[in-house]
Amino acid sequence: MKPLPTLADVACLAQVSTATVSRVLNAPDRVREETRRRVQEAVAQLGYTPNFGARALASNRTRTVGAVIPTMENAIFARGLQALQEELARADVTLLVATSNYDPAREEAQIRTLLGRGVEGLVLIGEEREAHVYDLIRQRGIPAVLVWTWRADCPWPCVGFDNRASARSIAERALALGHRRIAMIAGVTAGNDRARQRVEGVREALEAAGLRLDGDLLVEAEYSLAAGRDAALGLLARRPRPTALVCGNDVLAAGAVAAAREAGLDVPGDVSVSGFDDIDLAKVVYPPIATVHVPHRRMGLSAARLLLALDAGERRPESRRFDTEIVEGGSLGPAPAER
Amino acid sequence: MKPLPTLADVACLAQVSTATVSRVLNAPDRVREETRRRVQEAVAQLGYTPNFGARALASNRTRTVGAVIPTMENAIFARGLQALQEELARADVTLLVATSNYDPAREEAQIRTLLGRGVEGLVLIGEEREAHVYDLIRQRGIPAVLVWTWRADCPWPCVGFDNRASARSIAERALALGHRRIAMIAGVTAGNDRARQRVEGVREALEAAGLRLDGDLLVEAEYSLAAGRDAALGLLARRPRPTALVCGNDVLAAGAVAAAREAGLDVPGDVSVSGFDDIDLAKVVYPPIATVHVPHRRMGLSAARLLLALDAGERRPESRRFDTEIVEGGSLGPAPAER
DNA sequence: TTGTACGCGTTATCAG
DNA sequence: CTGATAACGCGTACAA
Repeated sequence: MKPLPTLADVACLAQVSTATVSRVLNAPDRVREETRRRVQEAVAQLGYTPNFGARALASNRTRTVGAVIPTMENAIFARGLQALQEELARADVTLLVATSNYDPAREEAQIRTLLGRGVEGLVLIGEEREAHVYDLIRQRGIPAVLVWTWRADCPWPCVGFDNRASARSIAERALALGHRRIAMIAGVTAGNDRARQRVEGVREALEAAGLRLDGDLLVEAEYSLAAGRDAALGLLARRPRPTALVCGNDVLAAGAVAAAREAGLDVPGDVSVSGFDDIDLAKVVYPPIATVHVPHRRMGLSAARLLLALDAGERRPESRRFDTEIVEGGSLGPAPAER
Repeated sequence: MKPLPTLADVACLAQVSTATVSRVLNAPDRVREETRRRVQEAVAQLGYTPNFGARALASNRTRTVGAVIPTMENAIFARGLQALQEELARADVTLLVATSNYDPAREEAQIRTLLGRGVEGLVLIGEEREAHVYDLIRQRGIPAVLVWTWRADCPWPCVGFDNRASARSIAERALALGHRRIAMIAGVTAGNDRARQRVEGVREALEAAGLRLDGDLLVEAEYSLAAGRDAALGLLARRPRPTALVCGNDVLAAGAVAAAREAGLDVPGDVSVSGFDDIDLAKVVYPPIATVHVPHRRMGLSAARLLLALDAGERRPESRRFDTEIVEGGSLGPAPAER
């Protein structure tokens, strides 16, 4: 393990001081052209890469932001993350990604790690977390943006949408199609405000129509095809059978469609299914899943811009609320006639 | 932006020297219990988090490894990455993830960035990259593991499988089912050895059966449903029409199934489709896609273990070759009878 | 068991 | 335009 070349090595080879090498790297204009070229040559020859830690220590800046997402295992957060990263990279900022596995304690630990690494901004999913975590961030004085959620009087800047309203609207769509026995397969709501708000939205819509979303017709399932399938099989065995399964996300919906097929039921002839998130999966399943389109990439982009604006000293940049829209799909059709 | 608490602040509050605080953090046993408690209290009270850069600078260790993957936008690498991360976390090692967008230059830049951040190990996808990139890594003296690929005399440790052999075997399956007009939708092969090897594997199988995979029946498509669909529409318009579309990955295959449906063709009655990678998508499409199962999580786990072993000083840990297996699926059926 | 003091690689200040 | 040199926060001999 031979020692890496340092600024001093480069300086030595190029016959200049370390200060000059540093300038060539950080403010090339302030160095005479010939000197600059000599230094750049030395850099290339030695394969020199600046030591990030030392640089951070000396300059007290890292040009790094961190994001903590629940999981990388599904495409849900990937698109937005990619957009976030691209936009940050444009401003020469590095994104550090950490995962929490939907575990609040793990999320906190990851936030601590990121803070220790000197991130100058944080992107977090959703709003629900313990007060002391927010205290920690506030104490560090670094900006944080909450994505995938939006609430009028949220004390932190949000870049997201109203999960409750969006869920309500797709449930209303099912009602408008004549469905009355509507069940819901929700994501796990513990520690997950988005999942809970979606349940609330669906419940609101049903109650406005004089229906109830009671325990029997509401099940939670973890984020996987298999869990969605199992939950759907359970619900489809109820009598009277629900005519529509409103799902908390597209993965659960895809599992539900598979379950219906397994049970010998036609979608949407016998039972309708709806999803949420509009990931690629929704278009591939047959019939295509009716879902709620969420502006993944625009959220990522917007979060990046907001963070960069905050970094540039802007005082109170606005939260950004996006609209969602229902994506029609063959999986959601009229309720079957009573027999 | 108030300054973060430092070791010195903690030491001051706890009435000890900075050395003692450092010891409490790194070797608690070497400190008297009462002192330790006082220090820990001070740490908690100040919300102190060690400065990562300074620590790295002083100790010359980071307990960090980096991975560069083509993209996070699809689930392909996510599962393996998650496993990699989990296993590394178990050893208290942090994983830094960067993306290259399938661009060799960008991959090199990301590798440089990671090296600058002091990663003590590298996980890279595939084997194909310019020699000077390997020189760079070798010069740094840090271990690197190549995943998603395997070759007998690869100079770097690999954790993967033989893409060519696996592709050959699924093509042979199509041949065994009587297909003779077989077309392939490959991933983009430029700079992507996995994609190229899969093409080679299919070509081998066809040639062994006296068939050819010529320009007309081989198209490349970028990694997306839409690209797979478009490519398939083009191939299905050929006369005589291919009876089987062998695809370089499941996303392309899903696009191909959608294209067939659009063209009014039955899968597998009129045309068979096969995929590669066995991501969740393959099971959700109807009919389910016959594909090649790749041990995503086991590769991630294995890469982590290999890296940790190398870090622990093991000299030449073995490459690890995994077997793949064909996953049956309704999308691949007997060739239609000649009319 | 604890403290002192130096060095890690870089940036930034201040002279030249 | 360039060069000395003092921080930056932490780990670690070495000394007490």
